[in-house]
Amino acid sequence: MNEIAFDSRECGSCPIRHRAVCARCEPDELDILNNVKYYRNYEAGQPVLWAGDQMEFVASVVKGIASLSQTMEDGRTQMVGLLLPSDFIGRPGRDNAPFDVVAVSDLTICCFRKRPFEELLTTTPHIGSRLLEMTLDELDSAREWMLVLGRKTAREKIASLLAILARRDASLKKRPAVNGMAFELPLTREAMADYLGLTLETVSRQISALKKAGIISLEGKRRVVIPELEILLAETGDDVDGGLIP
Amino acid sequence: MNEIAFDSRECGSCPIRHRAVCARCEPDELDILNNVKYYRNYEAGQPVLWAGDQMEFVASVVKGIASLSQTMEDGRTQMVGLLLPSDFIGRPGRDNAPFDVVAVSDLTICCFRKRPFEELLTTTPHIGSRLLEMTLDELDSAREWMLVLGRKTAREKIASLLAILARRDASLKKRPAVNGMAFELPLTREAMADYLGLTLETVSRQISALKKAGIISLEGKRRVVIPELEILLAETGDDVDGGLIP
DNA sequence: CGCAGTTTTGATGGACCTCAAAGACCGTGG
DNA sequence: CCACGGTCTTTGAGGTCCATCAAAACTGCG
Repeated sequence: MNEIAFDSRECGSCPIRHRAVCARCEPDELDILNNVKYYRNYEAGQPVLWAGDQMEFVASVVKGIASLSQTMEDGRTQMVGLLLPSDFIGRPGRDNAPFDVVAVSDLTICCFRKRPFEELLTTTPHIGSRLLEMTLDELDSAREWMLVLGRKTAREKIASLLAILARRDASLKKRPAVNGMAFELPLTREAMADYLGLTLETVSRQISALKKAGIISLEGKRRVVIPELEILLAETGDDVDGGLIP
Repeated sequence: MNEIAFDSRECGSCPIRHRAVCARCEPDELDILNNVKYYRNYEAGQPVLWAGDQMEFVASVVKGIASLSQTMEDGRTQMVGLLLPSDFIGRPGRDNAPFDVVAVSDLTICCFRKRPFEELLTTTPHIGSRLLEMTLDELDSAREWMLVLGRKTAREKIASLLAILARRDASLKKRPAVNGMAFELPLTREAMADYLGLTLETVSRQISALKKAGIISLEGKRRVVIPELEILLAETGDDVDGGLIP
């Protein structure tokens, strides 16, 4: 891993400044964070942490995607979270990682040494309150995903994943999700299968089926086009107007 | 619902005092909570909140069990959390409930009006830090459950649920989980199915199978006996020594 | 007893998994 | 330039686990 790219970045110009754990910090609080922060870079496929590892840092995803996953002895694995820019890695108050963290794409994270960060939590309320809010959001997302895993058909699972990625892509680019929109699909079939609780063959078949039905189309292998968003959403099985804040 | 039972309880004698959101409060902070708290009781089966409802309160489960669940238009439902004594209901900073909350057994909750509670969060750090810790724990549990939903077989799912209930029962009674232990099974087959992402018939069949294999036995319809804990745990598919803190 | 709710058991079918092989994509090196 | 291997993806054939539909057995209660 090269450790250079982001090293000289000022918090003020950080792309995730407005959404990350530091979002509510005052300038003086930011200065403190600045003193304990450092960047790390990982290539696609590299592990960041194994379950059980000592964690000497907590971190924010700055760029790229990481996965949080669990593996059983016989090799069955389940992804339990997708970490996108501004998402938080690690947990104050616990020393070892509960899950594997792997860089899905090339990845840059902004690390804080754990002890200083934990002290900041007790001294600067703005970090604690933002972290609580982010954790509550993560919990809601995890629970929504439980419905996908427990009750949806393979086709609905694929549609749900594409809908989520489409929404996140739109929100990252700060433009609304519209008909005809396109986005990069940053996951292999296997990673999608691990996220959805399916096999990679089933994922492939269902994507082919959605393509054949005209609900999506692919540009190259990694770019998805959604001609009519409503039609994709109908395939998710969800209430059309239900719940999620975009 | 009768609103009497717990009304005169002092926080000092509260059975969940040491584990709930108020666990770290100093006596003066507890006084403040005391002023905005009130108890509610529900009978088994009664709804506490519907998804989308305005929440005028947050609460702690004092006694009994509640479920957190989601239902699709066609009736498929997935339980996304089991709320046991000391667990927290609601989330500061959001006005409407994201999921249905239903009393599974007879239920008593300790409510705090939402606005005063949110103010306490900003003024007394002991509540915020405890809530953050509880939320992080909930998030870990939710993610562990995602492995169950996404990757485990029906038999492993049942064994996992029984193992969890056994552990929680042991920790509630403050004695270790041992061979020969017994506990109440507070869920109907249908509720178990909704938690596990199965049908009630499959749940029934797998319980019969575990019984036939001598891995569990039932006393009456609601009491489960576990002759050898190790053997049950082996059926969960998990690493025997893996992760969980009891 | 008789009824409603819950649980068990049986028979059947289908959605998804497993195993297998061929095809597409991409970088490397002759 | 094309051949070559590696990785990822697609497609096919067959089998299995669990859902579905159906009915009987059990439980508790007026």
